[in-house]
Amino acid sequence: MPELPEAETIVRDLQRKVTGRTITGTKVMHPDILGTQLTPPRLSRALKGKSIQRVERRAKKVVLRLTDELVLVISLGMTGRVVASKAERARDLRHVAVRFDLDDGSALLYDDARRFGSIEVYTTERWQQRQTSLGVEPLSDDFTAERLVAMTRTSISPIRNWLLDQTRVSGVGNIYAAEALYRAGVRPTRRANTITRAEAARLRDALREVLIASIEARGTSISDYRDVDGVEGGFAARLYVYDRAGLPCLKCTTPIKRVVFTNRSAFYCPQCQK
DNA sequence: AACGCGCCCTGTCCGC
DNA sequence: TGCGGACAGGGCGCGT
Repeated sequence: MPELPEAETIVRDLQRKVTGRTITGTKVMHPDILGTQLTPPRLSRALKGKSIQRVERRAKKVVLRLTDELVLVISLGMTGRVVASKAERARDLRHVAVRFDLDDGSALLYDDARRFGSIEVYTTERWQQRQTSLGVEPLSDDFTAERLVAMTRTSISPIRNWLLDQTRVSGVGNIYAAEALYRAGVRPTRRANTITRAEAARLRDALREVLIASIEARGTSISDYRDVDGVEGGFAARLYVYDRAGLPCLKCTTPIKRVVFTNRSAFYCPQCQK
């Protein structure tokens, strides 16, 4: 579920709420969301007494920088939520997998119905190493049209699949791939290496615009996504194509198409996207 | 090497 | 009301 804007929304809230807090305890209800090698006692031992120095985002991941060069990385999978225990809506959480107790008496809850998410602990060095397999951040200055063109030349994959591959551009998922391709006027089925320079320039701009607009709206809540206070994001109302199969295109009224490939739905306007 | 598939797991919705 | 199937913001490991 959560893509870059949802992770970014969670991170910004956590920066305010938990920066400077110390982890006093960890309770694991569903050990299967821990990374391989990591067991509940190991997690507990690693985190106890560590303070949260900074909260960052990398791709779709929530990254907590702790004292002693430790990095706590939360991948949200499809249904992962990070919710403050104080949030009134915390009562709605029916699938809490891990609870992090903090020194102010509050707690952070990781809730995940499908348990596709994961929680991992790295040293700063190992996290640095791990990040090398994640592609360029689409909101960074490094993400230029030139670079996008160069990266797509060697790929015969449909551009939608290409965008979902986190090793080239990171943070884009199925919703924002669909929305950016709509805004850029490019069909999701187009082979990456057939994207023209002009299309790549539009796609680069569209990706940044849609990601920024969604961050401003605090993310997209189709069904599961909630912020740290348990509140839905507002961007679902601003989607042009995602989850709008059969509904009229908001620019030309042509019915939006849904096609399935690589086991995932893609949505597009057959009139506006070529 | 790059690509697509199957699978991980639970919940919801829709047709019968 | 129950039941089966399709589907869901992700990503890993595998075979080709």
